Amino acid sequence: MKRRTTLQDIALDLNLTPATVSRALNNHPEISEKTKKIVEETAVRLNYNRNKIASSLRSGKTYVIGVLIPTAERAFFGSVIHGITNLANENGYDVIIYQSNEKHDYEIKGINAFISARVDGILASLSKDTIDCSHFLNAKEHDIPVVLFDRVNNDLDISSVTVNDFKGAYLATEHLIKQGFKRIAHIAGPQHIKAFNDRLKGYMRALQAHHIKFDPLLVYAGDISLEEGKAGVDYLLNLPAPPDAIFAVEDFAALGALKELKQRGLQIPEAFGIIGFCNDLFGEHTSPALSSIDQQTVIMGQEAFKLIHHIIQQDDAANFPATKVELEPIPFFRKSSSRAVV
Amino acid sequence: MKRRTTLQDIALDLNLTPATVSRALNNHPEISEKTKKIVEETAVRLNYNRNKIASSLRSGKTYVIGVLIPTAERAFFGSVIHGITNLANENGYDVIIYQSNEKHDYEIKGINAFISARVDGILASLSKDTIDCSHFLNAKEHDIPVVLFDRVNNDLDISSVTVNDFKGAYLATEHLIKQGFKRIAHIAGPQHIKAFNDRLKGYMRALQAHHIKFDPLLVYAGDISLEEGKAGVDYLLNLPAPPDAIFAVEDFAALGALKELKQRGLQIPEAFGIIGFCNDLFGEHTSPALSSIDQQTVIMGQEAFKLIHHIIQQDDAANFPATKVELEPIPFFRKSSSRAVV
DNA sequence: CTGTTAGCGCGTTCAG
DNA sequence: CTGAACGCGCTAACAG
Repeated sequence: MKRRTTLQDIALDLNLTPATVSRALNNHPEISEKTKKIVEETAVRLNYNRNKIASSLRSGKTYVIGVLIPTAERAFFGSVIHGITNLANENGYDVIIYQSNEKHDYEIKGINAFISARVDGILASLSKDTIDCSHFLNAKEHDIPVVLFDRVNNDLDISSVTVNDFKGAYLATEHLIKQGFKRIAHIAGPQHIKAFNDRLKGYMRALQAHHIKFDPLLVYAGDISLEEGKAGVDYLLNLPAPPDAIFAVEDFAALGALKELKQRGLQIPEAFGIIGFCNDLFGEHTSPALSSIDQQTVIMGQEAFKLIHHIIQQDDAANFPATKVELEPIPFFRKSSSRAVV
Repeated sequence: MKRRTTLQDIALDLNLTPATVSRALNNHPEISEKTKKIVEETAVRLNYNRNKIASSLRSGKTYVIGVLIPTAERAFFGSVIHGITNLANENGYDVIIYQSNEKHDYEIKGINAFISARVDGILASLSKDTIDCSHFLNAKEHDIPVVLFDRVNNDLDISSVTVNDFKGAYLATEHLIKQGFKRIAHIAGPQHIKAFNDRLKGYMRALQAHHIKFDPLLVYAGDISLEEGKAGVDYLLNLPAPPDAIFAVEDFAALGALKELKQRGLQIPEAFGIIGFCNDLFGEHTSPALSSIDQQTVIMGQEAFKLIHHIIQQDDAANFPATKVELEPIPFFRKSSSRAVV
């Protein structure tokens, strides 16, 4: 097939005009049922498929959402994409993916690619590298609304969908306290990322609420990786007064800590408690099973799409007042932190 | 900003024509360096960003690749997407994602969405539900080349990128034999999927090569899920002559089997060996660590993009002769199958 | 209910 | 080296 069939072809075949055929296929109310029927039949017969490009150029709407994530390799983002994409497709939107690979430069390139593609909206989760966020303002200038998810930035007046990180951290820490752990440490993430900062704050507040003095020595400035989890344990166990439990900022860090603790022969959870954050898939299958705080990833994706979809439908969508959606963190207390229960 | 700046705006600003500006920005050889420079400066000054939609409509090329996967929730596909997307973006292509959710109907919808979006090429992994593949021929009729990866179909004369599943299965089974296991079972996947069928064949061939009689009772017709792994163990251990090792078609099935075996108090690997396929991320962290066969997922994604990119550049790309790329399976023998080693 | 006209923004002729 | 003119395929506005 050399030339793809167009509205023109259908119109000629039926002695109609392209405009009428267009309206018929778009189920326009002012077209007779009879015409619609015959047009649809002919479209199928000629294997017609609407040229979305031409349609977008004319109408100014692409029905495309750009999704910018740090990396598709992390289960967390795969899961969010799953939520976004399914809902988007159901609503007639295509989803284009761009990865920042945790680099600020790539993030800018991604946003520019989205602007160039004239996406109707952008969903993004910031890279660890990102401090300056002016590229998102550039999207706004190009009239494209943005919704951030998970890794957000509060300086910007941009809509967002997050889990309540503060509360999640509070619940995790409180759980360790209630399980009888006495000196609870925290392996923290980069503090310029709001989510990670909130988790530190939640940890501190839980200690305070239970009249435990906060000891800054018990906070290890780590990152979301296996290695930093191990390094965190190494640091903490060498303290004059080492902890007997750890709340880690994220599951990979928690896993690293778990492995390191096991290797050092510490009994978990009898001698040492550990809980992570994210409820990554593997947590259920480690031994002992890793406690964690679930972030409702699929729902986060769905909510992000719902929000951007809502915003798109406003006039002057890019300047729609910032809306913050916050999801409940769901604790999964498994064996790694549970002395009482199994 | 109400109206986005166009070539026209730049042209007016510089007393040039849109044609010249277009050529300057596309680095056309017949444009003077001086003009190029001033045009580029003005483009930046006016915050110009090329309208890819208009460009695509005119040129007939979208620089978009459509990627169809069963679900982004599986680490395997997340990893492949990672490979595809990074390479695609580096080469100036956008990637649009569609999930079949393992349903034939959604797969068709996805292909139609891709045709409508006039993607330059399609990368796809078949849903478990898919037997009839005529929708891929439809893509061909619309002049869009297709490359399948991992879950392919040999009936169709379509290019593909896969791992050598036969060899991987052979290596896995042989490893169990060499570790001294005597009755080796197989938890199989749906046999209409070529990859899973090849794994069964590889398993059988390895037995044959080592003069072990194939016993059909030792093949459990399962699926790639935790539940089917457990069910497989349940079936196999109730046989009159139960096995002492399992090669599972995939890691989740292997994990299910592992859990069920542990729950029944069997010592792994001393009393029972187990190995999976896929080398999913969690395998390294179970206890005992799960042996598996790595499919080189990121490289698979990269190779898939390279292949489609190559094909796109041919004339009559859609009818380019089918090319099959096969990657080497890489064994990761961990504790779950290794009596000798730790 | 349907036809006519026009134009979205770009790239590609063909001239000069 | 640059300008003028056209058209990719579709839809919106205005007629009738």
